[in-house]
Amino acid sequence: MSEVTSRPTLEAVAARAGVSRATVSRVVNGGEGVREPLVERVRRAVEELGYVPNQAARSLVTRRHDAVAVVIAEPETRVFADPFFALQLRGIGKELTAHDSQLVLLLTEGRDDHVRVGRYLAGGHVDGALVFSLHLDDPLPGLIHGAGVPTVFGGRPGWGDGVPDVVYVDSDNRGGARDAVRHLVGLGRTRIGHITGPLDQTSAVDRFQGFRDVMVDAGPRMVVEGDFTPAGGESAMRELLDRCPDLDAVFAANDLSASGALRALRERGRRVPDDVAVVGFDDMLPVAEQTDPPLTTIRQDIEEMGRLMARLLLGGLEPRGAGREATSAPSSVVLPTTLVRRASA
Amino acid sequence: MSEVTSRPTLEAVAARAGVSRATVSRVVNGGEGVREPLVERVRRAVEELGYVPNQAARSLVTRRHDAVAVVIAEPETRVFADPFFALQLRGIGKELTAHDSQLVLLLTEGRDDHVRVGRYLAGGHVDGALVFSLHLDDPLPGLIHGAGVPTVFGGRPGWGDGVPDVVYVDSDNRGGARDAVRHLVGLGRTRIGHITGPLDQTSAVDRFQGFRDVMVDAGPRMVVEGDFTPAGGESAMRELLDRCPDLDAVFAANDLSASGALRALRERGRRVPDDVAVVGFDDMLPVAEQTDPPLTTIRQDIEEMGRLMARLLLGGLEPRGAGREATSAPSSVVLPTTLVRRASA
DNA sequence: GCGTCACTTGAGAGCGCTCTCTGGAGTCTT
DNA sequence: AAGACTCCAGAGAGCGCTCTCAAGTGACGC
Repeated sequence: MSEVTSRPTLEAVAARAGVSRATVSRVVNGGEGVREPLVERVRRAVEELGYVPNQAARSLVTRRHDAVAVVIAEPETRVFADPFFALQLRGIGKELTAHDSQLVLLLTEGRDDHVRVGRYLAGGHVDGALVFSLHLDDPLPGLIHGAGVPTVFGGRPGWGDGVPDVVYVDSDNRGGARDAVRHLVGLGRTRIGHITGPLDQTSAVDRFQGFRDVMVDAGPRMVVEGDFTPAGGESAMRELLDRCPDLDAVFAANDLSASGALRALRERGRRVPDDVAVVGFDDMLPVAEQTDPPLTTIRQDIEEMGRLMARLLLGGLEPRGAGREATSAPSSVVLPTTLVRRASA
Repeated sequence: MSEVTSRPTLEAVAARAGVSRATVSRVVNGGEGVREPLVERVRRAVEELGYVPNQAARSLVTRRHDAVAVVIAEPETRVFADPFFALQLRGIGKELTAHDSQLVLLLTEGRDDHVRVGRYLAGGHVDGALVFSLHLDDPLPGLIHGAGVPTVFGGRPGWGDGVPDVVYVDSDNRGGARDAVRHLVGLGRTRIGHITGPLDQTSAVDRFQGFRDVMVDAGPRMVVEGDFTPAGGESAMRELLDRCPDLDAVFAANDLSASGALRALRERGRRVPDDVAVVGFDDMLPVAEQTDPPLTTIRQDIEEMGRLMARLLLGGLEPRGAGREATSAPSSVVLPTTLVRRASA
């Protein structure tokens, strides 16, 4: 039974330092209310034994886990083909680390996974959840919201616009889109088309909305639904050119479809930006910088979004830092976007 | 004190089913050795109460956590600009899910994080670790390996070639590079240059090695060190052209640098593939398919790498499925690569 | 018909930790 | 200098679960 070297326990540290378990616990958790010489002795014992608290035992009594679930509900591989989540995870990771919390990643695809994730969250294994779901009809966010776990959403969830306690962090998709289109207008363009994203995603809907805000009387002829992919952008662009050969600008809902649009324009002999100006969205670097010409686009601070999500969640979690103002329920945040001007418009 | 509805415990289920805690526990953990009618009664009670086992309590006694840490040690943002990790995570996630394990993501940058991660792993919060580290001089893998946690590495770690119990999963970088260069040779090219990756990464070293395997007498003139970025590829390409103006092919160590190389070639008026054929590595889709011309490259099955890493780790973990052959220590796996032919070579 | 044995079930200890409660010093007040 | 008070440290009760061990129940063989 004497396995490998088993981990030292609080008991062991206490024995070595010649104090009680309770005292060691106090020191390990901040050392409040323990006199200096003892603190020192305990610290040394911890050091010498290489003591690390057993999180399981701790959670058992505190009911806190210092862990947050990140749920990425994405049936499509597409999303994994862009650095979006990686950046967001990085932001989340940084913030959680700063709060000594762990990041439990739950990747889902398909219905079965919903059940699994629902169980997991409802099982109280984590202190809260950060949920990414891009589709309007995704049942997952609702499920999670119903599970009673503190949650912050990444991107505006399609439902729950009215639901009071839904908290999310999103880019200003609508405002960014307006900026993009206004930029084209400022360039003197008047026949401006729009390649949307899949309209079952709020980001695509919001960007479309922004387009409309500026182009109030653009007819439906000037809008083609794309799917956020280069191929989709390419065929959408062809369609737009067929419908409106004298089109002089295009706002594509993301960089990937913009890159496809560029290809279609080249194929049809249109010069960019001379004949047709193009603006994308995302500022997805490996794409936006590599296209020919490089893409003018709308940048969003993705890492910051992640960081903010974590901050919101953790902030809402701790009534520990009590005495503060009545920690009002956190509310959603919409981050600003900026236009990045390159050669395409 | 009567908080919200507190979670039902084993005790509660036992009471409701009219059996002992032990019996409920047995049923919940598979139901071996419990008579059918009782199993049924317990199942119903679990269902009715919505009982979910408390993982913390369970871990406390079993010393298992059903959780695996994924450590991504990457100081550079570059890596986050490609879908590499996302895909690998996906593979890992799938495999872990199939084993009812959770994925705890640890993102590190800088020395401080090493300490933190080391503590965490040594703290026995997880059953094992999957570690990605691309740099030869990274101390982290050594630390982790020293921490005594079962570990599988993603990519061949730079040290420890001789260390017997280091297990890793890698692509056949060297073989893939050979294929790439042989393809160029097969095309009748003879003056073939190589843009390497940063040579402090094993993948770059191995690819370079593969290049040399085929071009045994290529002089050092034909090799320029790049850094896996488009900009690096671009300047490396210029350098190559300066040194060897009649060069007729280039093998770039990854797609990103290949895309930079294409740009330099275009700028110098070389036609691809007519004047200079180009092969990349990675088959990073948003890049490889978008370049002009689309890139011939070496594909690796990244998701499969992830899946395999998880499988190796979990396989080495469970002596539960005892009675099997003496679960020999898992050994490293090198996955094959394939040449994807597009227009650039 | 009685001992033996396989098979179920329950009782209870204990995983490592936190946290309340209590007692013992020391400090301050008057 | 005595009582009131503050502060610090230890004792001990669990948190919810697993798992060993003992007890109970029949089935079976001789």
